[in-house]
Amino acid sequence: MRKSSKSASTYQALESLSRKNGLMEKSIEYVLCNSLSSCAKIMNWHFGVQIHAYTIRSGYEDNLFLSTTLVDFYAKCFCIVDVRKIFRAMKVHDQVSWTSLIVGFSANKLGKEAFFLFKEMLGTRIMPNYFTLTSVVNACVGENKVVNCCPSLHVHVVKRGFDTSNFVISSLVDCYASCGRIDDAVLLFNETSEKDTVIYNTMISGYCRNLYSEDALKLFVEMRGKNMSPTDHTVSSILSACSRLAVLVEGKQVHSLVIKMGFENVFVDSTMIDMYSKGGDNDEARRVLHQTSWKNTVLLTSMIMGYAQCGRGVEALGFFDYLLTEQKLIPDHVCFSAVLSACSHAGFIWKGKEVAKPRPIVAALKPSGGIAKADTCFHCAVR
DNA sequence: GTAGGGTTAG
Repeated sequence: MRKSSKSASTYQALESLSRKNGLMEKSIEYVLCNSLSSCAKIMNWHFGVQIHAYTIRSGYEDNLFLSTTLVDFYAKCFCIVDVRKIFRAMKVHDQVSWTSLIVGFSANKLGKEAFFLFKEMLGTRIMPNYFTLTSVVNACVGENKVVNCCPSLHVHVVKRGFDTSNFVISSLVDCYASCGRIDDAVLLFNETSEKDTVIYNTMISGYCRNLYSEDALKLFVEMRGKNMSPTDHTVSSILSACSRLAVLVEGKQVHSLVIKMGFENVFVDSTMIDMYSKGGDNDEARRVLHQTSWKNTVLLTSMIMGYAQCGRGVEALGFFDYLLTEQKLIPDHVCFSAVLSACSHAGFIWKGKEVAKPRPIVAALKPSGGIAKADTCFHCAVR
């Protein structure tokens, strides 16, 4: 545990608060639990570890509520080693602590491990509830290397009677679709009687993910026919489908809907720019980019791709320069691919060679949203 | 009065 003056003062403040107010033992537990939970939400590791230290010193180490909150806290701060340590040191577990552990591993992108922890849980006397099942199914989204994880979890969902919970079902639809089992996802979606907006969104995104763009559009029409209001999730997926199909007319209709509904979201703007770029309307894509307050690598890569595909290499490279020098973003592999494609289409061989030349990363550059790893990323300045 | 769960971008 690292020490800092700020953390030490937190610890002293806790002791002083406890003494001054003469807090009852039960009240201290509540205070510690709530404080830890707040630290987890804002990912304040420094305050959280001091509360942890105070918990140990005050003899609350074996408190189930506090230990569970600690599991959640360390998971949200991406300290997975501590998550494991806290959980294994607990003398008693319950459904909530097991679920928190599974959620923690899932949030740390350890879906496969979360699945095996669920299997371990089944070997205990504590049975999963629908929170647990939603969490483990959600952890397995995209984990197609875990053989038959979706059907295996589906069996548990049905066996325990949670197949009426939309939370569980939407996760399962997403899990099937993300593992490439689109037919199973559709089957489950069709079997669900009370479909809400999230389940529709999940199925639409599942179709998009598996490149069934027309089916995504059809489902969107069905959703609208049922007077269900689309959300920012819906329009992001639909714009992505329009982009893949290069259907500008339909895309513009969705754009009107976005304005009418007042969506202000980076995903919506990103898919909108991509839709106009792939549809060949670079000027409209530029207008959307100009209006949006988000300027990240994904948005700018779409602009670069759009100009690249119609052979406007100068504009494409101009956006790459803007990304590097003005926005100080880190280009990732998709961005480099777009820039090289622009160089290729425009015949800028020497510039392409310059872009491909690796140079050490500049410390001041902002990360591109966790896509590129800093130690493997290179940048070059195209002037 | 304290802990855990679903859908979106290049």
